[in-house]
Amino acid sequence: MTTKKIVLLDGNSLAYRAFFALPLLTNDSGIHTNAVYGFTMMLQNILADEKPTHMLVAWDAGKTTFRHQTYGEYKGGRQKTPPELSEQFPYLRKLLEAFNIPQYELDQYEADDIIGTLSTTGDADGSEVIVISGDKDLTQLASEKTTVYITRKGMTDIEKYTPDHVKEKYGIEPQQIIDMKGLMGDTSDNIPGVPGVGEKTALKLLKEYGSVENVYQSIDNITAKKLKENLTNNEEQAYMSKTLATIEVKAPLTISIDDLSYAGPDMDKVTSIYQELKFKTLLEKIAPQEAEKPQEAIDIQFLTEITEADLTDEMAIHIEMIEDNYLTADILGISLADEKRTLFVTLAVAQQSAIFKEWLGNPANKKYTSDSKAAIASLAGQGLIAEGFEFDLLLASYIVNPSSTYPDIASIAREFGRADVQPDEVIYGKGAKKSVPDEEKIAEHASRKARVIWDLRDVIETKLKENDLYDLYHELELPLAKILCQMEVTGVKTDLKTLQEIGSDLSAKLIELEAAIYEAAGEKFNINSPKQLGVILFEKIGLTPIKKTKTGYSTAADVLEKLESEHEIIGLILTYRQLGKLNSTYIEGLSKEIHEDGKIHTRFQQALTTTGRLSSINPNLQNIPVRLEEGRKIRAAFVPSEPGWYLFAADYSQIELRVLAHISKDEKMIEAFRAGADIHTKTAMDVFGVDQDAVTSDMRRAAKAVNFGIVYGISDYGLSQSLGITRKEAATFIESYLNSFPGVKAYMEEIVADAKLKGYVTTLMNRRRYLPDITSSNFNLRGFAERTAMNTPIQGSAADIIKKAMIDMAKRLEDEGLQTRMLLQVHDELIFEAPEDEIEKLKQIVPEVMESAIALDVPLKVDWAFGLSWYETK
DNA sequence: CGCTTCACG
DNA sequence: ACGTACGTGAAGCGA
Repeated sequence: MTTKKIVLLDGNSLAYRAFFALPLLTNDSGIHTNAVYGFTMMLQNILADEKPTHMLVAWDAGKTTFRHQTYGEYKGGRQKTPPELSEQFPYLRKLLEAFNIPQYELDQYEADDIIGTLSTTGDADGSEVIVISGDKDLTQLASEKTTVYITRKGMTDIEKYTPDHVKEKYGIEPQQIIDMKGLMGDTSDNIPGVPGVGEKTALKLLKEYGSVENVYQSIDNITAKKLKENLTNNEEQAYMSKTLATIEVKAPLTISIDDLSYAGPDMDKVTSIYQELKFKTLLEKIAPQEAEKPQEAIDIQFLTEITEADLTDEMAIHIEMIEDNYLTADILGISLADEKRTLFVTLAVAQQSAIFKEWLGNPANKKYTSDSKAAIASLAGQGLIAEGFEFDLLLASYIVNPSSTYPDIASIAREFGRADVQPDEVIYGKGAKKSVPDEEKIAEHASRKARVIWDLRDVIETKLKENDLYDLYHELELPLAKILCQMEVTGVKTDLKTLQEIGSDLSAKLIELEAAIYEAAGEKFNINSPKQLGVILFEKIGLTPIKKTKTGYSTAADVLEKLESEHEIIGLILTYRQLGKLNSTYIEGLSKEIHEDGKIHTRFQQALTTTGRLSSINPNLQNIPVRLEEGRKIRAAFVPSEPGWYLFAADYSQIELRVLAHISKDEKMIEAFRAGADIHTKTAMDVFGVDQDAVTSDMRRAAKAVNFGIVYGISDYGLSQSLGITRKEAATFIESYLNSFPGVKAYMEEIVADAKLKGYVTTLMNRRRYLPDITSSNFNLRGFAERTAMNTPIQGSAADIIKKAMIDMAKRLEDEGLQTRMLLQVHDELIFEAPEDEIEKLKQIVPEVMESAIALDVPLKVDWAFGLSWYETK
């Protein structure tokens, strides 16, 4: 038996969604393509996942519909379709024709009504129906046989509304969606609803009375005075709103389900449209080999012996590895390129060549590479010393735009217009299929990389100079790469025994807690599964769910803390989670990362964060516990690598607020830092208008939270969450803060305005971050971009400063001839290991160097400590 | 492989 | 009305 599978798409809604979800892409010919692209991506996924037998894209027809006879203002006040979107509709229609997907529109009806009519018919026939839209109104069509897919951000992300899911999400049946709209209205369609009734009230009323009609029949039972008044005065409007929101399921269609049969696309036509629109990734999906024009052959010299003539004082060099952890990966070969030649040598040939080793170690020979840190570290692992890296493609492209992250050289090259390097995944495969190909293939791949590095250097350096970014790149990031390399290669000695002792202690406690939790719950379950835990807490025990996630009840710590007094199990779970985290991530996780030399070698990602910070991976040594004592003990396992040595830690005090004081030029804040005041206490004095002696610990705590909020780009909601107060109270706090610090207030306003004007913000050292969403009409995106505009200059400048300090520090250690080694950077602190007899010197030079990394309008302050383990440096 | 949770600054 | 604090990485679950 064959059942039909009918997919019905809401064309206009999906095009709008795609348009606003994706950045305004233009192809080479200047045509905007984002809506077509997003629509197509979604379509491809649906075709692949659902394999429909019948399909239709329904469009809205013209301006007026039968709903306008009911209410002239229906969809009134809507902004005109942006021209950048309008111009994309013809392409969408053409594309759908190429896919052989039927399209339909009907005068006086909206796409919803076409879909509603067909889904109802299909449903009655026993067919499986999928409705796809960006508009949640369509969830009213959900039924046993009909599922409604609503796209979420990014288009390919989809939320599936079955009747159960509607019920779970809203607590009502799909048919009641129209009652909900009747009561709350819909601003986007200009449906009025009942004033003063929003989603919450509407749902409450419906849970009690079931429908708009029943609400009015029982109107006398409603006690809330204002609500009753609003309902009574707007009865007609409520009924009308419900009618407007109701999708017509008996539209006079001139097509039937049989007209929708779908047999697959006309690939030739699809390909030609993709080519016209320059959809490269989509083209590759269809025909990987045809996607690109055949690659031009590259002439490679495969050297078995290196002569002086092969090497010059200016060359691109690339170290090819299949694994991304260059600290442990094997080197598959080395490629070199200059203006004329492209060379490839195996590791063995390189290692045996005195000529090559001399060339490599001589800094006068300028080397251009991608990821100099990886190059230096991997070569050092093979006993090859490399000096003189003058260009780093990875860092340069990151500085041009830190928001674009690249998985490999191919994608960087592509960004700058070069398509002649294949992605690593294509050469090596991925997942289980990943393997080393024959040497010829490696040689070609590596050589193409060296070639593109050579060719792009000039292009990218020019771009850096144009944007005033060259200094940041060349004087800060490039020298830092070498220092980070040294830190990674040095590693941190980690005492496995200490970890194991803490681990067995934790394990014992976890077993006890586990038993106590099962006892309290009355059954065994997986405590680590939020899903199972949610069932136990909120269904079996019957606690009140405070927050929901996409997938169910939230069981996050802040939620559980609010329930702690309700049931003994909560406290046990919180402790279990805390200790479980320590055990799995830190004890077990870190133990696995200890190398044969007894050390952990993290890698610092220098071209990743959007703000300019570093990140640490494999393992992450920037998030070792410190806030709670149980976790802090983990730090006892990190020790000096030589007998008689110490760990020495130094951190910037309040660096972000000092940066804020400087860039905002707020006089009060500058004054406070110059006077050496406790900034949170000072903030409390100003915000609450009291003397220092009258500042209570609660006031200081609140002031501290506001200071954090300010740094993050404050919102009343965020502050209310962190302080556990109402939004209104939070808003009052913020207002009195900004009145106390007018310079800060002005800065926040100016930076957002400036970002809107220029499209980006910068840090003290000119690091740039582009914020395309800052002019978005989407409230969320814009709000996020605005907060980012406020935060990035602060977080990013602090990152600039500590990077500069690291460079100065490395130089100082060298100049002073000290043995001290820099080991770690944790955003505002530096960790060193040092022989005992250098500690006195460090006490003096570390704060001196760090504090003078940059001159601000306020002093920088550094605190330090030393001890026999990281735990003791407090 | 996405989601949730939680560790850090 | 909208639904958020900024920046990260790792582990475990469950489709």
